[in-house]
Amino acid sequence: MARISSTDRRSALIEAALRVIGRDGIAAATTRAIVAEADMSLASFHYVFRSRDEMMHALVASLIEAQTLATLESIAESTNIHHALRAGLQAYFDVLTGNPHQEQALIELLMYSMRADDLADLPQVQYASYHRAVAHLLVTAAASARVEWVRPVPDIARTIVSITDGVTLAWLADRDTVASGRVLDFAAESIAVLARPLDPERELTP
Amino acid sequence: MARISSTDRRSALIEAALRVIGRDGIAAATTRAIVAEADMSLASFHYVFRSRDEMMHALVASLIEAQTLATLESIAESTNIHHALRAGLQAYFDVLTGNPHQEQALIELLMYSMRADDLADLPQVQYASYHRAVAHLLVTAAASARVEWVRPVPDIARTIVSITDGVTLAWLADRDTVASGRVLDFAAESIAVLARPLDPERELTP
DNA sequence: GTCTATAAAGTGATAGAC
DNA sequence: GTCTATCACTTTATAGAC
Repeated sequence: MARISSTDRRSALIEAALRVIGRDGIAAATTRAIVAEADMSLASFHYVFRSRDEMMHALVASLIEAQTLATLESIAESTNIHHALRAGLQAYFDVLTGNPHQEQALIELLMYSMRADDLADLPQVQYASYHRAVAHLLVTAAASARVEWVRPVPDIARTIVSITDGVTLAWLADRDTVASGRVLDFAAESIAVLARPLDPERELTP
Repeated sequence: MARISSTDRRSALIEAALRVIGRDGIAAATTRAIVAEADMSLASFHYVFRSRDEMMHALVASLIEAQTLATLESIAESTNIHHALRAGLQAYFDVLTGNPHQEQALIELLMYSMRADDLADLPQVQYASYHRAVAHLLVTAAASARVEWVRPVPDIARTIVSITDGVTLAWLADRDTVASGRVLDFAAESIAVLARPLDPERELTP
């Protein structure tokens, strides 16, 4: 086998592990399954990772860093805050329905992190990152639509993250896309109510 | 050891398994860990369960049956629909914060069921049960408060389940009780807007 | 650096004594 | 029925040849 740099091997193994977890679940992500997915020998695994736990730690850490929530970016484009919210939620939902295994893997890894002693603080970091990213999108969207939020932005951001998480769990369970869409409809409407126009006269000319 | 009936052993092992999963996670719920928790021998396990998978199946099935969502019962008592909703959500949240391990175990078992071939239909059954239970509570609460819902009750029920699930995941991650409470505040307010008084004059005398 | 081979521990499941 | 002892297998991790 060709010589591969240690860092390349690390990322190749992490990506392989994520694929295995997405396909077969975290319980099936044994070192053997991961090296088979990455087409490496078992010894190569332990050449770059001291243990399976160390690899899982690196996997969770890399996911947090990669989480840019780019799927919600479309929220910032519209001049109508309700439409912007609905479009942003739909963009996330499309990613979920298009790649359910990945979202399932993220939830399994989240639950795994909560159990692992040396990863116990990562869920908190992860959610702080989610909340911050959504809060930033809310501020951007409000500026585009020329509105202001009548509730603290962090509270609205947490609400949005909670709704997307809840919709995700329910959809993964019953795959009812239509019903999930109606929940997102209601969420967008309810949150749009929290936006007050900056130019009062605009309110009268919809 | 005294002779224990087969059915007693079954329930004792299922309860022990739930405790182990709550305490140490589903990955730690080996047959040995479970029989140790139940203070039985390994052979006793296989005397009442053909396999570990069969026990997990029985565990998930018993949880679905036991899920009466009794925690939300307080929703039905108030004559003010907003207060009733907020109290019901708080009742669920109190159960979560008082026993986080159990909710964590339920989510892990949900994700486990999604992966297991012969359990793949259980998540759908489980969520149908959740939605039906909450829908029933919504009807009861509306009758008590003398209001009617201006949206289909199943849609509102699914929204409530999604919100509680999302709040659960976020709270398990960062344990921010105050912020989670504000999400529940907003949820109760938003859903209360969907209730229209049956006696119009009552609206004018709050 | 990368491999094969194997060690050491843990797993689900079973046989057979009582 | 219940137990101890053990099988057959899988897992993580490592040793040592190349």
